[in-house]
Amino acid sequence: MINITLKDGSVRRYESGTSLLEMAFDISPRLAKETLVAKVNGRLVDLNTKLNGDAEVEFLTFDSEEGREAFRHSASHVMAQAVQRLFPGTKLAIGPAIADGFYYDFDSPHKFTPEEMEKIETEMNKIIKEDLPFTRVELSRDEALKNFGNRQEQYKVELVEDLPGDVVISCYRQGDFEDLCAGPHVPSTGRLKAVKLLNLAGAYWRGDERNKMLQRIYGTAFPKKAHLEEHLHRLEEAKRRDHRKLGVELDLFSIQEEGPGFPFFHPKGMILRNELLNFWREEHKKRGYDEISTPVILNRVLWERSGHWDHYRENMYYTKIDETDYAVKPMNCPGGMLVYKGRLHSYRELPIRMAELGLVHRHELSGTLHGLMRVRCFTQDDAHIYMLPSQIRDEIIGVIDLVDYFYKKFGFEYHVELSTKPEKAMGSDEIWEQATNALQEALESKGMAYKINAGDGAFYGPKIDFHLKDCLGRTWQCGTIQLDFQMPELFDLTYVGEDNQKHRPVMIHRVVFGSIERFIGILTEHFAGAFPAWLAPVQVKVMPITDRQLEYAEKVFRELDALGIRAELDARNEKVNYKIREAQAQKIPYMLVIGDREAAAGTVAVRHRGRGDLGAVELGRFTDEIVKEIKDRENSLACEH
RNA sequence: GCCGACGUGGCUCAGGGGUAGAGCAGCGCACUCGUAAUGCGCAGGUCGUCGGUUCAAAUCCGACCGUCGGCUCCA
Repeated sequence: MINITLKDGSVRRYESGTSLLEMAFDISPRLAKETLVAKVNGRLVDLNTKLNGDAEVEFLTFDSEEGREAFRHSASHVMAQAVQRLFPGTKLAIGPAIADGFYYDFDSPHKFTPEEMEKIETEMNKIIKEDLPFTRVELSRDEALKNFGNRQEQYKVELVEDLPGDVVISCYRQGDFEDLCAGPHVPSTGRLKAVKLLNLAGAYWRGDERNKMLQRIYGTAFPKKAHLEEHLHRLEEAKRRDHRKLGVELDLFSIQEEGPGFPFFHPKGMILRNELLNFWREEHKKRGYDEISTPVILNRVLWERSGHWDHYRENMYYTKIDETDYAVKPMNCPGGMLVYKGRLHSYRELPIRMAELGLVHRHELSGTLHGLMRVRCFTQDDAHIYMLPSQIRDEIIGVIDLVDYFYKKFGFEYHVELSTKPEKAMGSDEIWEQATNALQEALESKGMAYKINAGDGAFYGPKIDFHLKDCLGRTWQCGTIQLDFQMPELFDLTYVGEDNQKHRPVMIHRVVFGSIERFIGILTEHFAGAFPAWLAPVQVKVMPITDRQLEYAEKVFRELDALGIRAELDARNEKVNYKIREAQAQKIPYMLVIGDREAAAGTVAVRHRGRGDLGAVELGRFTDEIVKEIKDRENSLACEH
């Protein structure tokens, strides 16, 4: 007999050789039905694993991350099986579980069409109905190579060849399908219940553009049909929050064929943008930043000196002025350096925090453009901090705190990554290590969780990146802090120290919003267009019910306007219902309905876009409250619209 | 840039070899109305661009441009 300790600490005794699934069934038939994989002494395994000794066991259902992953991963195997049944000769690349589903990359002479996704789905449902057990087979490297070689699965052969020497090589079979896989998997295909294939895309083998482009099919899977429906419904909802759609509906911005990736901001978008910048300027002034502005076009010599000419060439735009080469700035730093160099600096001045709302242009690949999120020109809320080596830690922490303050203000959740030295980099390994350590120490002293993003630093230094989510859960880098020992060297930046000698300052590049454009995109999706009053392009809509109240409504409007409230008067000869509907669609925070009663009493009937009819109040009371709400930059809830 | 799909009035979409259709928005008229669409009328499109096939192309074919979903890249 063996002793099995469960998650709750209870101990059960089973005969040696009992499988996990049998144990789950013994605990409760329902658990046996819902559990997908198990953790034995902390290691993930299949449920048909038989135990021969004492162990700590945790059963994992779809509610756990590991359970979901095994579930979706199993679905990807079923999809691969379906594809190979329907399209013999299709080669398998990789097929992992991802955040909300799974994908599989295929290499096939046949080009899959969207219509065929349904066929594949039907075949998958057949396989699910067949309820084929997933069985694990461990094999030696040679056996694995021979096996996949015989099946002409060259991608699998390549994967096996690259596996480290000490790893156990395993395959999973269901029916006549076999795939190289570490596992674990759910017990059988019948567990999958609800699968849906979502889209079709190209993807390079191993993510390298020099490799062959494969065909990737994305899908998702749930243990219950209702959950799948719910998920698909959520995706539909998310589309309604898409900033590209809301950008048109709310008339914030547009992108024209004449300038792909170069957004146009409309009057309402500019109000939003300027409010963000007002907030930004106030907060930066408080924190000791000065603001500068540097030119968009600068001489080639500058870009050669900064390293951009060598390391960033393919992302830049060029022009000639009087037979001399110039480039459009892709970054603000070189211009900023020139301002610093303009005069001598004493150690007493440091740190110098020099901010710039700089418009940069970058040649991004056409296929990557995406609304305001990825564009070819954008405004960075940049700043360069020049400092003594002894000030590095505090300055980095100061920026981390600033970013945190900004994101919390809008109610954003974010995650942090530390990006290290890329292949194409300037400077010695020692300097990179020193800079990377400084960033790491700052993160650790703040107790922040972060993920290492190896090889993703800027060419001149490592960086801390702050990532925000869009409506579909895709993440976008916004804030970043980059520690740079290169530029001060290249530009021969100095300060005069206590010893009256020249010394090299260290510098930080940092942005908080990242790109104003991208931030507005994220903000739009976060609030689903229902911006808090301080950001809303129109804050109040005044709507007389008939033209009898027009005179009083105009008076109300003038009063709001005089207080600096962004108000509009809807004097059109339309029903209130119609006016309200339109104002709601425009997500205007406050509507003031003005009828005979209000005109007589000097009140306004307040309707809030999220809270509905709030009843009549004295005009003065309403203005006092909204003025305070705007001044304090109060955040309404994102769910309100 | 690469793979795939798509491109019809301001927006959402129908049509699909014989020279364009709806709803919403816009404009005009009537209705004077109490918390998400009043009715009637009018106007608006060389069907992304260029080329080809055809007696005839929005429709079929090709190239290009743009958009969307990914890959790659990045704020």
